[in-house]
Amino acid sequence: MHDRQPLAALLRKLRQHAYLGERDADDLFALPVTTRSIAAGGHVIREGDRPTDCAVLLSGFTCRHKVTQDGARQIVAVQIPGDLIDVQHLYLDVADHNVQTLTQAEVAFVPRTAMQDLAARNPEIGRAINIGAAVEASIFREWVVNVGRRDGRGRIAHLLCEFALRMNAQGLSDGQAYDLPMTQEQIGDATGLTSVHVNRMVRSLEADGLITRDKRSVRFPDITALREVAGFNARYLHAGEQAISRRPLNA
Amino acid sequence: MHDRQPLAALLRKLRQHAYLGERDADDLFALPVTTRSIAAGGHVIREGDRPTDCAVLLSGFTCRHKVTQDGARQIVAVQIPGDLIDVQHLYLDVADHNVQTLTQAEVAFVPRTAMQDLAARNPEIGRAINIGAAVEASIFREWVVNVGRRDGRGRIAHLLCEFALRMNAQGLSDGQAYDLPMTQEQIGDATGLTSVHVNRMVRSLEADGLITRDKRSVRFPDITALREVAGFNARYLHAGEQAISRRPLNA
DNA sequence: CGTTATCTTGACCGTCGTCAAACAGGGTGG
DNA sequence: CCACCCTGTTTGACGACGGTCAAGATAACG
Repeated sequence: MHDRQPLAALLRKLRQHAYLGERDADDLFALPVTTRSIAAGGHVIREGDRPTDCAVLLSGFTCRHKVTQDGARQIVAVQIPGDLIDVQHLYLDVADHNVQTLTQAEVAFVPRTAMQDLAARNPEIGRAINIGAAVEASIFREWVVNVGRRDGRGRIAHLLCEFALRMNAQGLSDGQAYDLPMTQEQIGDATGLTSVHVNRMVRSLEADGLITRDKRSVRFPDITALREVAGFNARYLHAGEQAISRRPLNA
Repeated sequence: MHDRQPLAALLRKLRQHAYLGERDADDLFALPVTTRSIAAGGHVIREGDRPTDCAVLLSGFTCRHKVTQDGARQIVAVQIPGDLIDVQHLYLDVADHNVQTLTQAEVAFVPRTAMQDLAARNPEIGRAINIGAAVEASIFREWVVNVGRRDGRGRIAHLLCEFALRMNAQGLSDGQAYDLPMTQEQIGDATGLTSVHVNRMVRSLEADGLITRDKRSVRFPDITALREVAGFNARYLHAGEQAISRRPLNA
């Protein structure tokens, strides 16, 4: 019903973690929004910026990354449609990392103060935002584990499993396949590997029948086997746990 | 003046990011607190728990860690006195990782609901807590970079630099030295290395005059050189930035 | 249809893991 | 006070996972 609303994807995302009714949706859609289309590789936030707006990804894909002193890049998160690109700037003044588009993307900008006011005025939305931030922090922790303690195959398999679940939760995948918006070099930047080694491992996963590829689309005939290779445990995504516990309170 | 209060360390920590006056301090100290002393290696939170309390570290050191399917451990964060051990449980129902003491430690437990109520009742304290959570998320991002893109020497040097600043901010170090509460194996678990390789790198740092050691105490004669090796940029700690921007508003 | 980005493959090498053993320190108990 | 143990540190030999360099094959794109 709200699908024509620019922030419909954000509503869907927030509803993964809190129960938001029609009135909450109206509050959300009343936010002043500026939508911008950004080409692949474009910058949304640069380290050192003092953002005045809060960005929401509407379509396409973006990533957070940092560049070390000697020029190596590490992607620390990937956003899918509906994700709040800078929750942290509701609380922090200076950007500590970059956000860049992986594909052509639509990004909505909401003034920081408007978002802060809404969170204060509507506690359930404020809660939903904070839960989203807590879940993202949990994903960061899992990424530390991923690059710190899994081998190349496992890291890539884990990344694929995480996307599968997150895309699914946003209705962007049927659970069997999805379009992976990343080059092998970018996968390397996300897993702490080089593009050469990513290629070796991807081909190895493919040779073992754990994934099949067609252009940028990835398919997993046996997600259970892939999870096994990844050592994947979905708990860290906290899918749905809050939506259930809160629903009775204000439905 | 409040040094006899159990939560004095928390107040000091929150004041790093927000301006809190005497009334805010009184609100904080009015929280119902149970203090427990826990031996080194004791568990504070286990993955899968549904915590009813919010833990605050008063003295000693704790760490967050996860264990992979094949038994490898990855430490994803270390807490120093004043740190909120489970901010995330203000928003999430199930613990997605473990928290364990590194040393003998004093931990204060505040009922989750009491903490939530305080945050709602006193927005400045709520803000301070959320800023603290945002800074911790920023630290997680930097840790992903650390294990993903730095070599062994750099990872350990970076860890040492981070502690130096954080300990300093809490008044636990003079900026020249501090007691490192971790064994080399634990340093390995935090940096994604083995204890053997940690030893090699620590000795290498020592041989190059970047650090000196005496038991568990670490001293850095030339912090600038150490930062250079670490590729350390303190921005991600967001030290003081909010305290300054907010002070005029309600001082 | 040329140009560029991305993928793929091979050869070689270094960082770091593995395995194993020796060593130092601190605590306990006889 | 010393023997004993346990934990943590240190060192060496060896091997492997993954990095580096370089070239060729494909695919994307204007």
